[in-house]
Amino acid sequence: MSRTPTLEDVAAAAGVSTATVSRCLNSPDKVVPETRQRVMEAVSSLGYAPNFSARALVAKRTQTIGAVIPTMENAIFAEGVQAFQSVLQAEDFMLLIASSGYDRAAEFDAIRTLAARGADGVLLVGFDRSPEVYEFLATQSIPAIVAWAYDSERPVASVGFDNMLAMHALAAHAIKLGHSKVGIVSGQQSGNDRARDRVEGVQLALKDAGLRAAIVIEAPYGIAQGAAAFEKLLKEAPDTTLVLCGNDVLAAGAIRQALAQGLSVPDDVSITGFDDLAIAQLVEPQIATVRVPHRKMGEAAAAALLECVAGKSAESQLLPTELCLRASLAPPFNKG
Amino acid sequence: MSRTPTLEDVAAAAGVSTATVSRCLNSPDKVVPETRQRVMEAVSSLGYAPNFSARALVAKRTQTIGAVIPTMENAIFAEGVQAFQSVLQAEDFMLLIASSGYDRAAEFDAIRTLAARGADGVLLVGFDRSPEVYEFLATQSIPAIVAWAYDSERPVASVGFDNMLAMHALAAHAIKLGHSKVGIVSGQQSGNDRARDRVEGVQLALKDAGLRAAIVIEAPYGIAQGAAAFEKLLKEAPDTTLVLCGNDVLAAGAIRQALAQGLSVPDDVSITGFDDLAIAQLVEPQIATVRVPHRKMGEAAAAALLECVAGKSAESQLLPTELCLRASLAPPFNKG
DNA sequence: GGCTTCCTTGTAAGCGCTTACATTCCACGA
DNA sequence: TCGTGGAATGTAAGCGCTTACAAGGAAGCC
Repeated sequence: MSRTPTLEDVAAAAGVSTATVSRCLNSPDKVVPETRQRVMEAVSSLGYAPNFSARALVAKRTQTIGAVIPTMENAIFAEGVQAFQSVLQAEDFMLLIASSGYDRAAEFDAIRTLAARGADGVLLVGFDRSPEVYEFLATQSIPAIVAWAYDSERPVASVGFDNMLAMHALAAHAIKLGHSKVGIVSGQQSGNDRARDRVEGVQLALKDAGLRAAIVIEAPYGIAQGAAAFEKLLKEAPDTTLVLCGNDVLAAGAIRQALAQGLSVPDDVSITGFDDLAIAQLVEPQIATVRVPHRKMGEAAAAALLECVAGKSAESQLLPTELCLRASLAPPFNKG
Repeated sequence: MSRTPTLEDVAAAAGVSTATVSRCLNSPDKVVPETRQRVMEAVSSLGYAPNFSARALVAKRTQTIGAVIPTMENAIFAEGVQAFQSVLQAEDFMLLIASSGYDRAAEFDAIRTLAARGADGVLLVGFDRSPEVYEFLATQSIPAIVAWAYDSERPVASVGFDNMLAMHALAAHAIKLGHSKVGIVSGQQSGNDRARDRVEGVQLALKDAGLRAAIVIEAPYGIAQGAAAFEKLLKEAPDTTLVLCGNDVLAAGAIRQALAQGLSVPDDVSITGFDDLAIAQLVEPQIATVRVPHRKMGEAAAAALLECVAGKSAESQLLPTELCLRASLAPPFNKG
């Protein structure tokens, strides 16, 4: 008896047919209690566990959800995915993880793989991908949900926030404080609509106020990268009084670089972030930023996706963001 | 033609048998080039993708690896898992993620689930779990590998570092600087051998130096929790000159609390961390800590596990850690 | 008492794939 | 010319499970 027990072994041990065993496991109420008990005893005495592949093959459901994330090194994704996964686990689904590294082709590959593996649904980050991907998903009739972005117009349901509006609000507030020489340190925009939307939010706020567009420097995710981008920005436009960063990590780097250059934050230059990670309150000065409910978003995305998988239709859901005004942002002071 | 194409459809389209199609896909050299081409054309024109469940059912391999992680909210796991996953993805394996929330029963459940799903191997964090778990894995002949800890004596292969030794080194260094009133802010030790080993490393260093054991305060992972633990520690032992924290996040919290209490770091009290996360260099003063190669560890763990899955035996691997001496640690100054 | 009805259980047909084994076909040598 | 070996392909038997359908039996009704 070295091989793992099968349904048939259990059936034999309990003196019933395989159908009855299967019923005990899947819809216990269809089996009379005595029989059920006998079967369950056989199950546990044999240490039987159903073979998932076989079950998936016939049931055409894998109880598996796929997620394609740029990278979990980014804390916002790690947090969101954790929340997403917790909900899934509670509902007896498992999470199959793939990472795209912000690369669209890699993302499509990952999605294909997930589909071939019979994922019952997939979690995607942002909208920015070729239409083929959405067609592919539709063809395979795999429900998908987009998180970390929101757009009620899109055919695919999304759970997230409006990056453009959130950043617009932050920029508008800063402009009201008196800033007019504005720079942006953005995350890489290619294949990343979140980053683009944030930049656009700033530019729009500037336009609204009749100010000239901001210089944009792109930087990969990272503190050192934020610092380098800040340095470059100030070299190009030394009179900048406000640097809006695409996320808190870049902002932390920018602040460090500013201090290293002997600039005072916020007296010489104000610097803001996005996400409200823990570091926003750890660095000195604390980073003015936009709070995003990553955890709540992960949970909501999971709930919505499970709805879709269950055949119901899920609606897009806009989560609120919140301005966190902190010391790194103040009216322009030394310059003018 | 709404249902997804099967092997049989491809076979019909190409005018061959299903066996030939299967061979084209799995061992192309067993099929004559012309036939192969005809088959491949049929494959792509139909958009055929093999059904993974069916393949897994007969092949008894799922090309899937499971990982049970306490939580991805902790950056060290997020980073390590990301590296682990990248290697897997490159080798055409997928990662099935489960989280235990530091709970042993939950972890065992997750492992069972992973096993039922036919994971070809599993990644575990630390050694601290009931022997039954290891027996279970052995019974199911599922190779496992332990990461974030190292012990060459254990039957299960591990890839990681020696938490005890690493912390011992840091503590010994601090003691050499003159500290003798030592406190520890530890992560929760129950079911977490990494935390326990780190505490033990400190106590051992103190004992080696003939000093009395340190007070230990436990705290959940988090900045606020680190702050609270620090406050409690200083209330219990106000003459403490050195607080060794179980990780950088707790240390960041401790530093914040210390400053809030009007204490100077490191003049009044030295504070250290563990992991060398990015925040260690962001807070002021920068945190003296132990650098751990999380990324390298994730990669090495993946490589080792894939070896096991391929039937070879993997050896445990000890990764080096490195002391990062920074401003938060200095000789005791104000107190005696 | 016989018939209907409902409930419990069994029978067996696949799900889509891999692979051992059988078959076919061709080139070659005697 | 025919026999032979080997390469290419086909045939078909499952892998372990779910489920439509069939069968059997007890209970309720006239």
